[in-house]
Amino acid sequence: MIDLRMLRSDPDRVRASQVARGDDPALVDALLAADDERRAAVTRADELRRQQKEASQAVKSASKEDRPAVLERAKELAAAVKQAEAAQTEADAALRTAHLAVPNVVLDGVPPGGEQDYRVVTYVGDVPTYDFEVKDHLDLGTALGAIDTERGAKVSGSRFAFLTGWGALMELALVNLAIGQAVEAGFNPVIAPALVRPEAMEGTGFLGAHASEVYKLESDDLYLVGTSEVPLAAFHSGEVLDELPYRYAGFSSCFRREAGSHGKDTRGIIRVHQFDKVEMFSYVDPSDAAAEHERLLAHEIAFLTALELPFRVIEVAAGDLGSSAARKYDCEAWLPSQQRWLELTSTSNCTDFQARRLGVRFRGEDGLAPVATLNGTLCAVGRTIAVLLEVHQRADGSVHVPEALRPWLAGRKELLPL
RNA sequence: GGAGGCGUCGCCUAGUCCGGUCUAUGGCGCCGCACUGCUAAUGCGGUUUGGGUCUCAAGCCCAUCGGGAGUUCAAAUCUCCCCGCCUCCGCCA
Repeated sequence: MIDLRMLRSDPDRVRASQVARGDDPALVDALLAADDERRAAVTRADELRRQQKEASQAVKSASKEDRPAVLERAKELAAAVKQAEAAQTEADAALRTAHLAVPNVVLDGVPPGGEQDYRVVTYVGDVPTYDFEVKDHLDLGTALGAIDTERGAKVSGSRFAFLTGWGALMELALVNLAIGQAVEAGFNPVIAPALVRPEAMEGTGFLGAHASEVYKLESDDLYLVGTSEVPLAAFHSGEVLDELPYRYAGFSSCFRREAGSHGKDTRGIIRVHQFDKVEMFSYVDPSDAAAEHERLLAHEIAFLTALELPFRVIEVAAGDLGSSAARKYDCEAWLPSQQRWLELTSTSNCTDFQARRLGVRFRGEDGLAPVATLNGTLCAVGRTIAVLLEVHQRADGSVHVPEALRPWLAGRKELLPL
């Protein structure tokens, strides 16, 4: 939720943000109007409540003969209050709807436009060339006994896979490496619930545009999270934090319906319904948010570098940002089988937008204020395994193991086909 | 899943049976002031949160006793639903 005081004093800034996103700037004026109407309704109801309270108090001190008249007036006012409160409730709901419709205000310097209008920040490593015909991660993983999508489909359906043997060990290796790096950088490791209440899902903004992506357990009124950003952001909801910043590295399974992606990345484990992920999440003073964002990006870069993967960093354009994000960087690794860049990690600065909705505050100079929240992938396991297999493949079907992973893979320098 | 108990403005707590000076008591902590070589102690005052009004501030007003709905002129207090915690039983990795 955007700051309404800021909106009132500088609506043009919000309109410009909408234009950069390719969103409707009229939503801003609808929000301003809803805000005006709500305040008018509140003022009316407050005044009636005051009068009604006074009348009600007069009842008990009224003399016997005055009493019927006093009571009658109190009753009339009570009815008026009831009506005014109904109007206020309606105005509150209208404001909330209009408020939720306006996404976060993009930060200065974010490229305007849509998915194609990203800006390349940097390249790390060289795009590899192979003097043999490259295999894709599914062929490699099947040969290694690391990935089993056929049985995944048999047991659970399409877009499910088993990680077996070296595949399972690679997951544990990646998670250990990621958590170890995060802990060293000062993040508090967390194993988060993968099932959350509706408030947690709603508070993080995942029931808006992405509602159809989310699994719901109808009989228990719980949702399966698509990322541990959800439990980590809701972790401190409704709290007043001192001693900022708080930094967490959450490990959890992630579940996505992939409802709108029929036919896209159907092969292998690049896009599946269930995968595991290590996610960084920071609560910081809003004035530190930009610096924290660079730090999260640096941690992502360090992790991918340790995996000896070539990748690039892009800054995503305004129109491709989620509703909570004010700026976002993606790290995209080279996928040899498809000769293209594939998103492996992503980090968003949500400024105080998400914290306002979740009620996460700190004691600032002018009293309580929402904190800033930021999230960043450290390792999306399945996809990372896919890229590792492809990039580090050799002509004979063996796969080079990056040094950083060897401690958890029996010291192996390479994985051999069965 | 069954039975019972509990939830008060940072923490503890009075109040709930029997609705109205509850504008929520007291203690601890915290902040300010006074006193005092310093500290401590003591005294006085302040200390929930959100919203409205307002150029700002002050002031004033409204709401807030886990959440919601209801009864009533009036709800911390009565009724219903929900949430959470605790104890016992059942089941269980």
